[in-house]
Amino acid sequence: MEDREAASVSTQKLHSMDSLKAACANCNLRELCVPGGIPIEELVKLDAIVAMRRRVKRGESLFNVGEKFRSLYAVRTGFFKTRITSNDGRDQITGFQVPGELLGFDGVATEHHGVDAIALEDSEVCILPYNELERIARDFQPLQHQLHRVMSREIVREQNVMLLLGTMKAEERVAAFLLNLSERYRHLGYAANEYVLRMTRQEIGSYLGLKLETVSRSFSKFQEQGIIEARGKNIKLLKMEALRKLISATKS
Amino acid sequence: MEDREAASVSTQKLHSMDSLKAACANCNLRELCVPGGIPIEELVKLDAIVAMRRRVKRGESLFNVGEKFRSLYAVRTGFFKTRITSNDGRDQITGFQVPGELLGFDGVATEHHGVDAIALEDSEVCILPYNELERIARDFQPLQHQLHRVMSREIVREQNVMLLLGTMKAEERVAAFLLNLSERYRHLGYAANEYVLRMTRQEIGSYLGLKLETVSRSFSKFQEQGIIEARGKNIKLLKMEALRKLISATKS
DNA sequence: TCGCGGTTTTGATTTTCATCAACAAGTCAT
DNA sequence: ATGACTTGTTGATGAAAATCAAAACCGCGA
Repeated sequence: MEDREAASVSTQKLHSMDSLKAACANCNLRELCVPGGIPIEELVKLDAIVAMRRRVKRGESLFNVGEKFRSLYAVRTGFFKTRITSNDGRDQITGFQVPGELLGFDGVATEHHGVDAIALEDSEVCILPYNELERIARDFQPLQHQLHRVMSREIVREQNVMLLLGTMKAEERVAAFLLNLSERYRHLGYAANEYVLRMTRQEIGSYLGLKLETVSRSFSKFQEQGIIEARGKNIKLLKMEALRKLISATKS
Repeated sequence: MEDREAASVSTQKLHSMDSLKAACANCNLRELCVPGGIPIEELVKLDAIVAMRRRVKRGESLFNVGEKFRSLYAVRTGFFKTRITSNDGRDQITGFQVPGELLGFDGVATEHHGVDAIALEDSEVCILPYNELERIARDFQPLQHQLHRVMSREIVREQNVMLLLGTMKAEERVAAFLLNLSERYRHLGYAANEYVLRMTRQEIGSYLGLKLETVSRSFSKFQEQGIIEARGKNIKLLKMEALRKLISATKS
């Protein structure tokens, strides 16, 4: 449990195309995982420490609660969920991560991961060893600043989830969820109004603080209203404006 | 709105004992706002940039949504709440801050504050100009690392609030809230089983995703059960173990 | 292709909490 | 100290979502 990183890198390398050399300078996700104007020569330095990639199969975890924190991860391809678990066995999905997004910031505080990160489809991540990241960030302020920005962005994101969980009704939450996914796919260059869900209704419910039946009913209702088309995991947003209106409902 | 900092520092100085020179090296909260082993000579550098303190009266805000982000703030004395507001006027309290805690990380991402920070009693904060903080953190890794740890801690805290909001029933939330405050007061050296609430039932409710009546009813019920004594804002925790048990209820 | 396990939908019922309302208790300013 | 206003308590009722249950659907491996 304490040393999954080293173990998986060495063992998996033998089996699959695991642990490829990364190359930030060429990565087409660069603007997402390391946005801002970082010049090419500094990206080369980043390459030097972003030593490895790692593949994670669907259903497997990238890291688990309690594991020693060593690295951040940038999702290259695939889809992840992060899940927090309490002493007494409650759990809650705290986020879904798409390509270009960073994982693992929860581990910095305690040096141990506070959530599980689980692949919802076969995925690949870049491994960013944290000590080295801090070291080169020290010599190069823009990277340091960027690191802070990304952490801050995560704080802001979570605050917005708190707002959702604390103040929104079931259908509003579901609408917000669909629009949020849409926005993120759009940002990745995919269609904003049509996508395939990678997670189950149960997982959506866990993220939104709802039961799976409630999520399903919301989908059905939106469908009846002609706002979306939902056949299983295939989602089409037919009236995005209607979805937006649902969120900003008559709520003082 | 854009330049509250400069304005308040210069104007308030004339009136009150505002804007005192800070002194991290002597501050008895040092272990809280800058824990870890930062040697005294580096604290002097920190002093050099932690130029000012600022007083905020009860009900006034330290900063507001949309204001330009310039500084982090360390609570020296008093009590704050942070509040996020959505487009359509929903709002939610995202946290309460006691002495030794840092405020303002939400502003790093966008360079503008994403929440309001409002004093719930007359308070005093140290102003930590962010640019300078980044600059000296660069020359001194332990400080940089500490900064990361504090941000990460905030991420973890918010994840736990998400868990609370997503999975707990009303009384469980209230119990968790009381215990959390207790723990934080204890950490400050105050009694863990007896304290005065600084916020209203409405504000507690907002934080917990509940209505004020529900909070009030939970208090009353705990009181009937002899678990707490609540007379207005004065709280005594009579059976902490019972409170803990309430949280880890029979929930698969 | 068939059948199986997991997922999703839909319905009926129950639980929880919000809402509405009235009053009590505190707090503040004068 | 007094009155006005805010905050808190408690009760009655209603709305929203959870729970329980059954059936339909889907994807996958034998």
